[in-house]
This record gives sequence, structure tokens and C-alpha cells, in this order.
Amino acid sequence: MWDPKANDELYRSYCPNCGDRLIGDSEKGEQVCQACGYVAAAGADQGPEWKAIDLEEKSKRVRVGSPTTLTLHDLGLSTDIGSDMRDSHGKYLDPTMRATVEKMKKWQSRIRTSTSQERGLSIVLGRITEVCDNLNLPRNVAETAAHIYRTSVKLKVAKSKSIMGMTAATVYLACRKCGVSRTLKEVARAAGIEKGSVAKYFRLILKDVEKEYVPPASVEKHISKLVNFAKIDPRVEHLALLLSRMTNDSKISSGKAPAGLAAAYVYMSSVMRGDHLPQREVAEFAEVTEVTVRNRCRELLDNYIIRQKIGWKE
DNA sequence: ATGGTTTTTACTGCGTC
DNA sequence: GACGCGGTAAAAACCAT
Repeated sequence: MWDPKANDELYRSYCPNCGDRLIGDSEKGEQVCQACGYVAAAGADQGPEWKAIDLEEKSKRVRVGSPTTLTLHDLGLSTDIGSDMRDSHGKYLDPTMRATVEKMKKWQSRIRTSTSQERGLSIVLGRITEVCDNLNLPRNVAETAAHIYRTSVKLKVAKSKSIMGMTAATVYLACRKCGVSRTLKEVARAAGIEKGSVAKYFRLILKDVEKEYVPPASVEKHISKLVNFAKIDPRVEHLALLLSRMTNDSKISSGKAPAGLAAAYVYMSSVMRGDHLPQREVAEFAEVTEVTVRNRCRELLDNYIIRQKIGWKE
């Protein structure tokens, strides 16, 4: 169960021209005002902000905007040591012992990283970029995925795990952290492995590495993605987004798959505008069934008087 | 493990082109 | 007849406990 309003704050911001809400475009990494057409540069002061840095670069850093959940920290050795300062019983070491161990660890990890582990790391990082390319994901998602993987290695979570399993799981998590709408199914397909095993690794990472809850991409992002993929008239998207915002109600969306809801909005919008896309097509692109689309539509129509609010002609 | 919820599968009937 | 659509029952998948 997820609350759509919880992550709404992450990407919502307002147009400097007319004050209307800006709509984030997950594909292009920019935000657009639906009212006046103002286009904000990538992450002016709202969404995640990043600099393209070579993946292999050692002192990697990902800059993000104000939302703290997206903040990524420095990847120096210090973090590794800080998190491991316990003895075998899980108790914290005393300060003098701590200092000694710290030195040891420093050397140990220097030796380690220059040999096999560093190589293993670069293999996975390569896979991550491959999968991200397959999914047409922006650079920052790959960066985030790489960061997640690096910390999983440090926390020993990645030890003796399937390479593709970890790859897919980190990419999927990165998508969610960056607010990009890619389903687990899609990531699994791009990585060429079972959806189930991706979920398994994903949960593992969620448990031991990324403990904060990361909400799935919003319905609105799913709408944008769906429209882009299916090459639907942008005006349908506009209407769909409008509808989704007007009916952005936890009563409707809670517990429901965002992709299904997005499909319903797009389908309804296409009908309202007279384009009338077949349910079959919309459902196919959204990777849900027609039944789900229908159910969402029905619920929407049951709970809202959409025609009047939208000004449906005819 | 389990129980509640959501999605999918598979099938049927209805109207229209 | 084929197609799009709406509905339903039951299976499967999912999620929190």
C-alpha cells in the first residue's frame, strides 16, 4: 500500500510564470508547466539534480535537490569502516581498539579493492549500464544503481549473489529512487531473468541496504511513460494528467497498481477526446489486462462525476 | 504460513461494423 | 463473422502480518 501524496512532494514544484504546478517528465528529466508551457531545466531546484560523471570515477558523487530521501552520500572508505565498527557479537568496540581496527580495515580494503573485488564490481557496473541502456533510462538512474550496488558490496549483501539478480534489483530500486516509472517486470525482462528472482533480490536490498521506504513511481509518471511508449497524442496525455490530478485520491489509488490506473486514465482520456484507442492497446502498452483497465475506469466513474468537471462535449 | 486484497485467466453475452 | 466492450468466477500473485 502506498500513498500517492507521500512522494508527490518529491517532484512537485510550481511554474515561475503562472504559478501552476509543473509536471515532471521522467524521460527527459525536465519539468513542464501544463498551463503556459514553461519548461524548467533539469532539476532547477525541484527534482533530483545530477552531474554526469564517469561511472568508473573513484570519487563519485550524485547531487540531488532538496528532498532528503534522494540524498546520496560520498563513497569514500570512511563509510565502510563506520558501519562495521562492531565485534562478532554485534557490540561496539572501545575507542582505542576502534582506531587500530580502522587502520587495519583501511589497508585491507585498499588491497582488496585493487584486486578481484574491484574487477567483480566493474563487471556488475557494466551490466547495470547495459540494462539501463536497454530500458532507455537516463544516466542518473545508472549512477544511482551503481551506488546502491557499491554499498551492497560494502555491507556484504552482494556476496555470492547472482550478478544479474543484483543488477536488476539495483536498477529497479534506482528507478524508484529517481521517480522513473519502470515496473519490476520490465527491468526483469531487460536483464533477461525471472521477475520472481528480481523481487527476491530487491527485497533483500530493501531489507539490508536501502531501509527507507521508496515509493513506486507516481501514476502521473506512468501516464507520461505510457503515452510516450505508445506514441499517443500528447493532448490525450494532458487530459489524462488532468484527470489523474483531479481524482488523485487515496480512495481510488491505494493498493492499486499505478500502471493500471494510468492505463485507465489514458483510455478514458482517449475516449473523451474522440480518439478512442482500443482498451486492448492501452492495456498492452501499460502491461496490464483489459479487465484491470475496466475495473479502474468503473471505480473512477463510480466515484467521480468526470464529465461535468472536465467539460465533456456530447 | 496465512488471510485479505488485487490482478490475471478464461469464458460468456451483447451490440455494431 | 469479427471486433470491441462489459461483466463474472476462479486461479494466481501479491502483501502485511
